[in-house]
Amino acid sequence: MSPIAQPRSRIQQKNREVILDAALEVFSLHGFRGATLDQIAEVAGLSKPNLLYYFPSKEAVHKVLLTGLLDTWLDPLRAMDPKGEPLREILGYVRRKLDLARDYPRESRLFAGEILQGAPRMREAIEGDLRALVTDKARVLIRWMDEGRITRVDPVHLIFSIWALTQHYADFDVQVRAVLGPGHDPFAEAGRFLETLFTRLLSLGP
Amino acid sequence: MSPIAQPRSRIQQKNREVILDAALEVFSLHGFRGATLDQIAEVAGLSKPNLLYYFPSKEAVHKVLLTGLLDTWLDPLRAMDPKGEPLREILGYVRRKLDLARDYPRESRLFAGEILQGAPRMREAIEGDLRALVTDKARVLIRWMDEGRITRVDPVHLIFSIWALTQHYADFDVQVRAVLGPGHDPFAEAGRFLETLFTRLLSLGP
DNA sequence: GTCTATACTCTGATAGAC
DNA sequence: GTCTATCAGAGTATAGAC
Repeated sequence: MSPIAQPRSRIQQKNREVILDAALEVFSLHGFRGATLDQIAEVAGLSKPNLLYYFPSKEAVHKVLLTGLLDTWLDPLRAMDPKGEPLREILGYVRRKLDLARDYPRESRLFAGEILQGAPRMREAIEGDLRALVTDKARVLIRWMDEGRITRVDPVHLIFSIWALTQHYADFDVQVRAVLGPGHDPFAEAGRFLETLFTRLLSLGP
Repeated sequence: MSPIAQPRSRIQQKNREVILDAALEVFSLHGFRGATLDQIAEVAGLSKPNLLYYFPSKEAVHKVLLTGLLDTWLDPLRAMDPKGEPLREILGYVRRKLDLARDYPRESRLFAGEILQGAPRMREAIEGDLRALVTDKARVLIRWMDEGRITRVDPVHLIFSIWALTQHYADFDVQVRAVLGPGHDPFAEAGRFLETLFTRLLSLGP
């Protein structure tokens, strides 16, 4: 309700970060209801009451994580330049999204778990910011198609396919590695595969 | 430990089914730890002790669900015929997998949640049956590529891409619908989009 | 087979000493 | 700022009446 008091000491800042990192670890593995403050406190190396000194409730910790997340998650799509060369821009987006999945798998799983459970704590953000950005970029894609610079496909489902294919490697990491077996670099292989896939999908035919 | 006593009365059989259906509902929404016996019992229309008369523990209910699941889940891939026409067989697989996601979204989400959490209760099944089937079908795909009947791409990642793209529409249903807005039929649109995608990916170029 | 009652543990959160 | 102690409620599971 009240504006957040920002002046925090170094130790406060540091502890908040430690807690959020621990919470990300635990929430991403067990979901909101499955996660416990005991676990989070243990991973953070703090006592449970001390954790609750920094955040008023379990819900509050979760909310801070989610709030910061969506923005980062949409950055790669935002960076798709309407003035650039279409195929190059789309492949660039795929590459950035895949890198994000590789470098921030816990964030990806936190997000996935939230959506999987019906997005009870993200509904507005999804129906607001997310939808607006997709609608905007879909318009760019349609223009490129109208100009005959890429194949005509459903632009929103094209974006869905990029999300699905990149996040799969973070969210289903266990399955991917179990099936591939040892001696593989899933993300490197995915990068090559996805470049081929989207190039063939979008390059104009003969 | 002991072989399961199979002779069950009609009412027992019926109640087991009611419980498993309720459990699927609740587990798929909240994950194993987030689900409670209270919720499951309520959805099933039974008392909690009565539920525990049919299953010895929460863990046991979850296990029965998962055990039955993987087999059903792999059926569409099993049905891909090595003797058929390659592109037709692959598109048929995509279609069957998408239909499964549309008709059994709860099962899809249960599976997704389990993998997301590191597959603590499915590890062996994934490293065993699942891996074996994928390896087998990958060999079929490679043969088709060797024979010059479809484009050469990484066969295992091709299978991954089918999983990712079809399950996305079940697992992220909330997000898909929020972005598309009203007046859309996500699965129908996905069917057309995916047919285009895999046809363009796999058809031999000029 | 089904219910009420209850044992016992875990979990989120608070009080108050230091 | 951090800790010990503790509470109230929810959670899994069992006992035992009917």
